[in-house]
Amino acid sequence: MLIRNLLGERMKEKPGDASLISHIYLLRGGYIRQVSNGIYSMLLPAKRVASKIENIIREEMDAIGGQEVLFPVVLPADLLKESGRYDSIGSELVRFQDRTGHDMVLGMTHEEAAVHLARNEALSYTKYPFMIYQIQTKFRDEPRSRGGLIRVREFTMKDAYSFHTSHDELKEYYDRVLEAYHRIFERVGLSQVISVRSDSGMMGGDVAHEFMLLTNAGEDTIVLCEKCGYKANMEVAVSNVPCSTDKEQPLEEVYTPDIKDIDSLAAYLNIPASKTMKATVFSVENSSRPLIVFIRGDLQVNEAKLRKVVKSDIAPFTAYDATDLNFGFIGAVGLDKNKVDVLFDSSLRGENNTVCGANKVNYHLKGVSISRDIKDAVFVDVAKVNENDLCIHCGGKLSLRRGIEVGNIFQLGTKYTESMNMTYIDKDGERKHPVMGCYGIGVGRLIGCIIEAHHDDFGPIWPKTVAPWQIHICMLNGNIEEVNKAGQGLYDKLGRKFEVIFDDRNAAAGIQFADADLLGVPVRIIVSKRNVEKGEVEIVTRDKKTKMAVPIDHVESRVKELLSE
RNA sequence: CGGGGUGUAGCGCAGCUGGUAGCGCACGUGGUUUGGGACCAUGGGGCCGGGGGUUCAAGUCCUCUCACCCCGACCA
Repeated sequence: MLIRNLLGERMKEKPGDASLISHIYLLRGGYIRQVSNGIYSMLLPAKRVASKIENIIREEMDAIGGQEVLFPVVLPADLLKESGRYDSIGSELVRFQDRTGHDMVLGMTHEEAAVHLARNEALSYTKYPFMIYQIQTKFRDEPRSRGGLIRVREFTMKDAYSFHTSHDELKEYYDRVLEAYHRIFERVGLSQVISVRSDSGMMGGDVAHEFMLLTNAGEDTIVLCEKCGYKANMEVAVSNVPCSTDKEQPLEEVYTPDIKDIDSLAAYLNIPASKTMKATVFSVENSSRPLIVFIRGDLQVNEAKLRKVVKSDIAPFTAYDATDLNFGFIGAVGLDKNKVDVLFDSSLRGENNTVCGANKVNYHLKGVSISRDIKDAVFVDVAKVNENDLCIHCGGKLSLRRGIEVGNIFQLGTKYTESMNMTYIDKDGERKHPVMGCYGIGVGRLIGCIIEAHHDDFGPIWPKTVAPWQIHICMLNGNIEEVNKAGQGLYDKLGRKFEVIFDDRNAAAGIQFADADLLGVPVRIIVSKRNVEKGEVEIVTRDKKTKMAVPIDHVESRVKELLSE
């Protein structure tokens, strides 16, 4: 490839609407151009990186017995109605009608298509287990896309679906996929990706892992225990909060004028926030009664966990006029259970001598003991984990880190095979529902993540396995005949064995080098007057760790060495 | 969906209390240069996001709208 013909102008200045480093370099390097919010065109360099990533994924999927298939982008709504997701998924699912008025959707994930295909092809246990996968465009109308390729609406994803005749077999295969995923991330240069337990969200199912790249550019919060290795997404993370050892005290109503939040309450009574009880009020979908969650004053409610507990959607309560609750003074003692639902976070279990609202404006209750004063308390774990909380497995201190999700795997069970009535005839002649797993990796997001993990002040430093080209030839002084001959000669020769991009423009060295840095190709060969005069060229690596003068005749073998290191 | 911000040349920006739209980079041409974004000369490029209004006159003021970015809600 000649740079002079390469479409995608490299830019000196940072584009105004990019803030993530990967986004900036993808734009400045001429990799991508935005078409709409969360929708991008890819130019050749990005397309080449994407293809390399896809090929690595393909090899690893094939190595664990995957069969590559291709599902359609457009699916009939009927298919999603079978599984129930046509109604359960929100507005991120693009719905439309075709010419004849049939409801259609754009595929955002392909469980239904996979079951639709497999249920007519895998009628006997003898076909099992099997895994089918595709590398395909997905569309999700994200409420908030951002960060270049990190979070988009249209993207390429590898999604895989495995089918099994038992849960044990699924678990075994799930572990194989987990290992294959770690190999994939290692091969694309992201060996630091970790797998964490995660919420199965809209996918349903029990066990799920996310693969996270830890980086400040991340949008998820990960809880880690340095001591025992416990790691989980914030959405499901648990921690130990030690209960206080206070003795029981008599109940006492105290006057707390205009004290409506925990901080001022703690300050007013001169007690730590952990010795108070916070009332957090939610409205629950399909329920007319407010849900009050009591939690220790220094903790926060994790809405994702709460959502799981109540098994429906929840939102902070805002219909203040529709209730006679005394906001700011809501307490656990004496609430009318016919008007509200009440839950207690497990942080309050066994708590003595704490303070909560008195359900009366300007009054709180002191000396509350949960076991004594509150009958039939229902305890659930809905607290957000905080930095330095204690690990529930080993007692070590937990830390919080930001991460980007680059892949995920789920043990789905029979959610889809039952709802979509997929069966096979087992050995014993019985008709049974297969057990299913599904496994995803975002290709475009990986491109962004690789840059987040591998760059310097000048541009991306692509790992050799995914670099858009292997060799970048900069020809300075190309107007001099001998130099031009040497440059062209190398390009022709190396081009037979390697992927080479050649800068034969009559551009200043600074321009050529800056462009080369932005393209991030691992091995750079500089052909110039002062080298060629000595019968040499200079070879440098993009990471700037290697720099050497090499006789022109030896270039090929040196390059080969560098690329195989 | 809430909060904040920005829309002027391909990119980055300036344009004040209204008076014929500018700068840098990039691009074309000619020349001088040539190891980290060179220099001289010259040229092309604009529905000032869009509609409506105020005014003799609107990039500028008012109003509605659209798009994009960031934060939050949400989210394989």
